[in-house]
Amino acid sequence: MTSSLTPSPFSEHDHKKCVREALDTAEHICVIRGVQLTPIRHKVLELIWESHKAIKAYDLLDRIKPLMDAAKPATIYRALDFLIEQGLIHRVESLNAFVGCRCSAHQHEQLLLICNRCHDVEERPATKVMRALAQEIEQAGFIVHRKAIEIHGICAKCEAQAGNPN
Amino acid sequence: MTSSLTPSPFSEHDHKKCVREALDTAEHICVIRGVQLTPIRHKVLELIWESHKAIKAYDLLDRIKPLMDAAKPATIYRALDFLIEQGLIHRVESLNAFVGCRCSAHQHEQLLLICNRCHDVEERPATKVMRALAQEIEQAGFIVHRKAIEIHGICAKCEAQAGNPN
DNA sequence: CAATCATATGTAATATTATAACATTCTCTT
DNA sequence: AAGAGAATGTTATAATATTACATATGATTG
Ligand SMILES: [Zn+2]
Ligand SMILES: [Zn+2]
Ligand SMILES: [Zn+2]
Ligand SMILES: [Zn+2]
Repeated sequence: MTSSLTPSPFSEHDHKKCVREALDTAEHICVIRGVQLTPIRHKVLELIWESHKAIKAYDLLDRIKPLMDAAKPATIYRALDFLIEQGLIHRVESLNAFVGCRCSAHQHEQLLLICNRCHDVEERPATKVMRALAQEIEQAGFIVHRKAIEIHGICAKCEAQAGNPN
Repeated sequence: MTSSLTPSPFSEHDHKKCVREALDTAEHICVIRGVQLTPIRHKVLELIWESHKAIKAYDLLDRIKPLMDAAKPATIYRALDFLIEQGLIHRVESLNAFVGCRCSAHQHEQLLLICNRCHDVEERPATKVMRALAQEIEQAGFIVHRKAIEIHGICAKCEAQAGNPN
């Protein structure tokens, strides 16, 4: 019954490649834009990319403290502000947490699928949804600044495991 | 008074009617469901409905304290939990704030248009968006528990005022 | 070079948002 | 009247986020 479903991209993959690509892209983007991906900002981005889960600001702080004794909340929040501004990460509003952006390069709108079991966050372009949304918003005479589309539930991988636990 | 042309549904309307209807509906729903819309919960709902803006928990607390000296954060958060559970209000994730639900009766999915200028929150059924979204999510093999679709920007009313200031 | 400016970071304090834990009271049923 | 479950009172604390001011750093320029 579920054989035709698109599998979650995170089920089995070379995550080191994710990280490498994300950091390479980030470095490239920052050079192009003439903004500084400083060591702190780079490290925070790297920590965020350790997984596809959304990570909380104070968890980042805990992770960075051993490396940077001076780190304080402001250290983290400033880095996060920068990374968000540059579109390198997303803030997950419904979790007060942060996740790497997989498509910083192409700047499209994002829909986030957030798994309540494994906590991975999958970002999807969802062009049809975005089109319908644009139409709806247009109809309302509303001018968009920012969209947050966050869907909570159970991802395909976790559902498969639940139905077929190894 | 109420004479200029403004398209937003909240621009000119009998807000007392909004409140009356919301409270009536809430009372009715709670009776039907056999749950208790206690005085505290009722008051919190009433305060939330004072406007179409999203209101913060601690602002509610400030507003309710003169009436209930014993009120503490837990007082408010418990009432909010109840109201959300019953679908009588929405939590606006991107604001950490709460807004009355205009359609508690029919339980459909909601899209929130949040004006950054006047701070009113407009709830729209957006059935086309929801249909496209359901399709997208189905394709991803994802099982939905909860959706948060929050669009920030400038509402039609504020845009009209900006283009045509008195 | 010195002066200036913009950017980034250090540091301390505090503000804001939310929950935990346990006691007490209320309401309904028996 | 007793007991159970729901709701509230009360205190404390956790978790999230911002402000303000000081310092450093590098680029620009008079
Ligand atoms: Zn990966
Ligand atoms: Zn999962
Ligand atoms: Zn109204
Ligand atoms: Zn507005």
